[in-house]
Amino acid sequence: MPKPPSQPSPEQSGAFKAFIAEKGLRATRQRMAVFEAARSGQGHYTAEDLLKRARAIDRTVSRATVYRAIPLLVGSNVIREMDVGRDQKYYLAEAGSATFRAQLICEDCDCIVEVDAPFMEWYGKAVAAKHGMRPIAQKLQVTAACLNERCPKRRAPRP
Amino acid sequence: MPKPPSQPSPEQSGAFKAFIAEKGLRATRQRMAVFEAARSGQGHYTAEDLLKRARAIDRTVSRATVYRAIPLLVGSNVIREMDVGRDQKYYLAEAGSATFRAQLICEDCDCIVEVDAPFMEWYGKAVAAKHGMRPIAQKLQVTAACLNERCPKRRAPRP
DNA sequence: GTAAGTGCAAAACCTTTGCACGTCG
DNA sequence: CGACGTGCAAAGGTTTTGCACTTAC
Repeated sequence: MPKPPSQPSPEQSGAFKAFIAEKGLRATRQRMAVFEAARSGQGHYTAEDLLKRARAIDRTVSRATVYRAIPLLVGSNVIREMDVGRDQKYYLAEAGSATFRAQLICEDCDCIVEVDAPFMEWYGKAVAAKHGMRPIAQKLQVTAACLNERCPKRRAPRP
Repeated sequence: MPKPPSQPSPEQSGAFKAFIAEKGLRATRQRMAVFEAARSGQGHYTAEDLLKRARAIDRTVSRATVYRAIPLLVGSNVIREMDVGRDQKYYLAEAGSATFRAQLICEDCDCIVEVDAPFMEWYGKAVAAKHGMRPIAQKLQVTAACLNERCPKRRAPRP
């Protein structure tokens, strides 16, 4: 059992509160509901998923509030934002994990697998430096097709 | 002078015609105008840019036709589609160039630099294989900030 | 002649934003 | 009290689509 079911984790919650307080912002009920939904989310989820889960904690959370909270959650490293070229963005609870990961994106089902890719740090630095720039972020994505039934979370066979 | 100004290139045009004929499609005036605008485009351009350039060749080209032509141009390797996480997608004339390139994306101006990254082929294969998948495409992007005045195509200083 | 292609405008879609009303400190 | 935050609904902006008319072959 690699992961115990999400527990209150007052520690992370405190860190988030500190983050927003430091910016002169407020720890409102709705904001904390979105935070809790975000940090306890499993796998890759969308803004809409996040809204649904936040509403399960606090009915009054609106879509606008979710979208307004996302930059705070990203900025405080509670979640990571993931644009894999689909319509919607995906989000992933940061379990304090490394930042240098690639995504293996299945074209058949909608699963995304995170893969460690530590060399990206070096690569980003090298490429940016060569052009007189400072690296901010790097993204490596491999799109792939399931080979019959072997996709980890296969959901729908190709039409 | 690394590149002569775009010439008719009946060769590539022929290849494109063959591609669409093979699919039972037709080489209409508008479609060929979009093709010509696409293959002769410099650098990274948007669908809107493409529309503008195609209209310069044939006034009657509509936005819908451009969007409907793009998948054909991508499918026939005339252009490459580039999603760098901004609102719009970018396109790049494929000068028969290698497929394995990374993008260095400047956050200050809107320039994108293509960088060879041949190892992506190997990496994609290895990662996909490890998960029992077949690689289809790989994408590596480095977001970076200009270090004062040194961005290759710097356009607007940070506000 | 007929199936494919086109322009137009409306639709779709996620995300952002303006505004008047809450509410946290 | 006075910002900051919220919900609602409308706006935003790119890309897609339905429809009736054209056109390539």
